Amino acid sequence: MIRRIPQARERGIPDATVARLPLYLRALNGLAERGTATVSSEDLALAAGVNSAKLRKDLSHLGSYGTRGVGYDVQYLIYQISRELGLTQDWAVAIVGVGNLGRALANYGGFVSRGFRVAGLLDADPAVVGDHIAGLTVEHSDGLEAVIRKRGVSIVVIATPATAAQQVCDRVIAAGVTSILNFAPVVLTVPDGVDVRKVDLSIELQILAFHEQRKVTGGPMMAEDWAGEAG
Amino acid sequence: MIRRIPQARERGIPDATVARLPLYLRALNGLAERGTATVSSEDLALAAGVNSAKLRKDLSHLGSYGTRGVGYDVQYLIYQISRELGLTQDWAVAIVGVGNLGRALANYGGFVSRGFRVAGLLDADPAVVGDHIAGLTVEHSDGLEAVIRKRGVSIVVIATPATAAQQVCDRVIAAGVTSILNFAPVVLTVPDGVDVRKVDLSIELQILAFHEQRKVTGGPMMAEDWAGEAG
DNA sequence: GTGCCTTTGTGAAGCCATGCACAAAGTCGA
DNA sequence: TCGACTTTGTGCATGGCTTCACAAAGGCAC
Repeated sequence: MIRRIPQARERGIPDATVARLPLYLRALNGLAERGTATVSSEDLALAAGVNSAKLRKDLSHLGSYGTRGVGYDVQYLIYQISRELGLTQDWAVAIVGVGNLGRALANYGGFVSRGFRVAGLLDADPAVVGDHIAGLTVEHSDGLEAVIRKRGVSIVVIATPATAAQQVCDRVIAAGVTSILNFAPVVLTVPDGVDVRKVDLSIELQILAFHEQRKVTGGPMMAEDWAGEAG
Repeated sequence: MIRRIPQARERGIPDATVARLPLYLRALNGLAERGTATVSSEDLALAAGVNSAKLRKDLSHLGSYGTRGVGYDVQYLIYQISRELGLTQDWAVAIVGVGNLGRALANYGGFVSRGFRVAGLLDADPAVVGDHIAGLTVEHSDGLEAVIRKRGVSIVVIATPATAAQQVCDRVIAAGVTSILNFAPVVLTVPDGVDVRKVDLSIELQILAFHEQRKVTGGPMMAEDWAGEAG
């Protein structure tokens, strides 16, 4: 008998909400740094760049952490969101592929401050192996499985060339990893139960180019549009 | 009198579709490299990692470029999507902030191959100014407005620390730029008519952590879930 | 204590996106 | 020329997300 089980959301938090929680967390940290104790949904929504009703509905999925008439306690909300996202624990991350992007990621401060610890840097190129980056020594990717197992790596970042990505992906999955962040410009094929998220730096630029082109050649104020509406 | 004009989509291409066009383009380029002449929606959808019905509906927004019974001509579709995205023209891009990430972006091959030309690298740090990266010389960000105007920069990439991002943003907008790609972990405030897209490297990791935590502490096969369903 | 004021949490409605399923359209072999 | 087969393009139903609008809930002043 097969049951339909809502994947990865036993408490039913919508994916769209999960994707925004980090945004709220960042805004809250900013408020906390400035010593703000409580914040209304209106103000927090402004800081996070979203609609306040959406913010309230998002937070309501986590529980009733606000006080009517007052707002949300900044510190308490930071803790609750962090806990929900799993950031109160320490995540060991391995970065495979130490090119320009891999180096940038290794040095990126946003990881460490959010419970992510870079536990390994690996590359297939002997010329790179041995380099010291962000306090770590680059290791040869032959030892990928050993690094994953010995250091409890649960999330792998793939920053290799496109040609190597699928192979690396297969190996880390075989080694037990089920969460992959892919920067290589390819679609990775993975079995069920493995989460892949991808970031393609050029896609965002292409989307911008689309809108920019529209502005130039056929923006809202162009004569043809009005003609089109009239006809 | 104010009219509600559907922003930036005179031909009504949904944002969700626009966001996937670069994906199709990448898959098509892969097919073209292997010498494939035509491709069915089924095969292309597989290569792009989407549903074939969705692919067909997306492409139908551009026009009727397929042949029933045969499929899509790879080269022709590459051209049509490129044209739609505005990639048949040359876009001058300036990168502000030449830290690790800025360097990685400057060297990223995915830009040049898609009609994006890095026309300027700028940084406020005198220690970085003068460095040679990817065939360019890093200039001081004092000259930001001049670079934008003289070199016809229409898209600016912000890769500065969070504290400097809004100021840079304001300046490039004042200089006439209306398309911004923001890597700084901060919500930029911009006037109407300016497009901002953001990439936050740590957000994706946090989303992965959320799902990873669910797998470990409360995955679909855990006893508590069944108890919960029974109770 | 009481009543006013602020702000949350949420029902309800509308909108957009997804995916099925099929008719229309075109190819290809005979 | 014709018929069978393949594949596109799309109407339609479904589901999820967003947004509005408001009742419920709590604080605060007096």
